[in-house]
Amino acid sequence: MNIYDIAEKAGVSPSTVSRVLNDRGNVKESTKKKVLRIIEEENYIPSALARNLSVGECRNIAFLAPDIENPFFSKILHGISNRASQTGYGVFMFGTDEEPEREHQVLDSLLRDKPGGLIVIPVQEHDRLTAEKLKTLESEGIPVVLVDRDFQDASLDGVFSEDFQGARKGVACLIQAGHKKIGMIGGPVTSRPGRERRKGYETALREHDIRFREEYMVDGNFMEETSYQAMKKLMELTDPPTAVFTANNMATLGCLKYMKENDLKLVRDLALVGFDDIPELQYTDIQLTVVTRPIYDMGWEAMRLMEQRLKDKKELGENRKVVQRIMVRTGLVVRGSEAYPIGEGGTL
Amino acid sequence: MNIYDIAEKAGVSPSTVSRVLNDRGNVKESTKKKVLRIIEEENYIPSALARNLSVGECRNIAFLAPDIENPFFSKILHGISNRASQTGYGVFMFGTDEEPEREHQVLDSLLRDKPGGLIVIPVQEHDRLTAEKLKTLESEGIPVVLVDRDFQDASLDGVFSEDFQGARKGVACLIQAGHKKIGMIGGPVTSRPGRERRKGYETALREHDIRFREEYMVDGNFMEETSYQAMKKLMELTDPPTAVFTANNMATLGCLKYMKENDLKLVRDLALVGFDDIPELQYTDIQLTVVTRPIYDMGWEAMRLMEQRLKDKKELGENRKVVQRIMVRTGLVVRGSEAYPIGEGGTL
DNA sequence: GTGAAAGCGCTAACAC
DNA sequence: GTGTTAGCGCTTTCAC
Repeated sequence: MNIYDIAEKAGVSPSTVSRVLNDRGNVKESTKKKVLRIIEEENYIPSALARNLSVGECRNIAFLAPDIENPFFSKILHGISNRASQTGYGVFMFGTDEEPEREHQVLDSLLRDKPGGLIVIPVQEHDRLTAEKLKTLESEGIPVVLVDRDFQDASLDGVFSEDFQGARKGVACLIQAGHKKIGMIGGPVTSRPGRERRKGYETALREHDIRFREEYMVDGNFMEETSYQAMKKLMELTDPPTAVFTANNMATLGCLKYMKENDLKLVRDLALVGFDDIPELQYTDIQLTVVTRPIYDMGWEAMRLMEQRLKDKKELGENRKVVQRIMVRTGLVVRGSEAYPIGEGGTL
Repeated sequence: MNIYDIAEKAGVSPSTVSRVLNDRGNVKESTKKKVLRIIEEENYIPSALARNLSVGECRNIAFLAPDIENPFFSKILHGISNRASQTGYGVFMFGTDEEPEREHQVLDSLLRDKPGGLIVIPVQEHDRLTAEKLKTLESEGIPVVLVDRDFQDASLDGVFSEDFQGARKGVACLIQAGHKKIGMIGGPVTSRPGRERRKGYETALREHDIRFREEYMVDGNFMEETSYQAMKKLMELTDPPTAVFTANNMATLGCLKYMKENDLKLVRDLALVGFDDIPELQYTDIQLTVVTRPIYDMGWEAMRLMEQRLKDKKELGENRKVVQRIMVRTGLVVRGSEAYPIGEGGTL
């Protein structure tokens, strides 16, 4: 069942059917009615595929994330997906499990599939192959929008959070609670969020005349296991910190794992403030003070940016003159885990 | 840059280029080399779109899930996505936020987009419109595979878990710990998992000569807030249970929320066994005994089933003679929360 | 072993 | 207002 069949049964030409379908051009009300009736009767559904090929644009965008199971990314996907379905886009999902090679593979497949656009959270900030492929995509007219993580000097549109301010707030909160020895389980310096959150940490210290101690800053690589190891390193120092600031949800979990295994009680033995909330914890003894941000909205905004670029491209051609970078604000939810340890010997 | 350009530069015909591209038919080694060289030089990438239109099949499958942010679904998506990317499929992601109308909308859009197949976790088991649309998809040659939740009498392929056995094991564990008054926060009876898990609960009771009490079975609808309310109902009974079995991860959270708010301590005041693990809790005071299942693998298997159906369709035509339903096993992880309350007055 | 040509299902100039 | 026609970029039969 195609547009010709419908045209024939309705006694009109395919172009008229097309006009009706797209609600474009002038069609007499009566013929429109008739065509619509036939379409209904025959249960005809036009092929999006053929339309895309013909019109040269496509209403799917691809979303590439490093870790599908991380709730942070699920929330972003949710935001993207909901906005997309409202505006009539489909979302192609790809995960790379944080492996650069898989990122390259996916990018290659996208070069073939030619989606309408790409929203991406790159595995690494510096990656020659990824850079090349992203550039190729853009040059093929496929807009690229970044979320959360930045990508080297490529001047790409993107949605980011105020990582610096967030971390600064989080650490300041610990300082105000009386802490002077504050460790940080950071993210990779090769990522924007990792870097900015470190800077926020350092700045907060400086602003309160607390000396930055090299050994208090360890890299958890945004992963649970690595952060667990980082935490171990931190707590085995001869003069361990009384508080820890974790750079993301996974780092927080790694930290909690270590504490659990070593019988360290929150507040009693160690204070903790994390970046990004972990909602499941709110019903437990781990009442975490956290830096929050509107994650769902980051996805939503990324999709909005994408639509805008798609629209601009259609209306103004390829001559994009501006790069849009959106920042979302961070907040602080204080639940008590920042308190100064009341201590009972042990590590303190 | 299209296949004609390449053909011209290579001094051959488009069909030869096509043959080279698809590694099909006989092409002289030397011309093949030449064509390949030009392709490389020109950085040519064939359009999957055009190919799909021409050949009438497509290597994307759609995945429709009711709640993108629920870790259960993320894990399934992860399994699907990883298998898909290995076998060269793309995954279209759609969420419905548990709203039947959105499910209908998505299904409509799929009818237009004609994906290669559909893997779906339906919102409701009985839904006339969804049933119709799924049937239409199948009749259009688009295979449908279910995951986790079943769909009325439609004889569709699917991957499910041994919900009955899982629940039975979970409840039996509570009974063995000494409980006789066991409540359940169940899922909707209109869903297979909801029904089966209830049956498992009832069976476990019967097998241990414990009378089933109507008031101990409340519906939490697989959602946190509803389960919270259900829990409230349960605990406000004049003779409240000493243990609760929750039908899914959200029900467990609702239950924990109530406990937190009402200062009920796990084990001390109430025992709890849940269906599906909540990994974040393992580093807290909530050491939950849970029924587990290989969720990632459920997604993986669903995709495998899908590929098989796609292959059968291609090789044998539409005459599918069997319906394949895969069951994954459930396990029990005992962590202590099933223990008989040592009590100190209060609710007990 | 290779090429010519029709066709997948739709859209968009252009003509009437 | 409506129809004719030539694509979109690929595959595939059928000749040669």
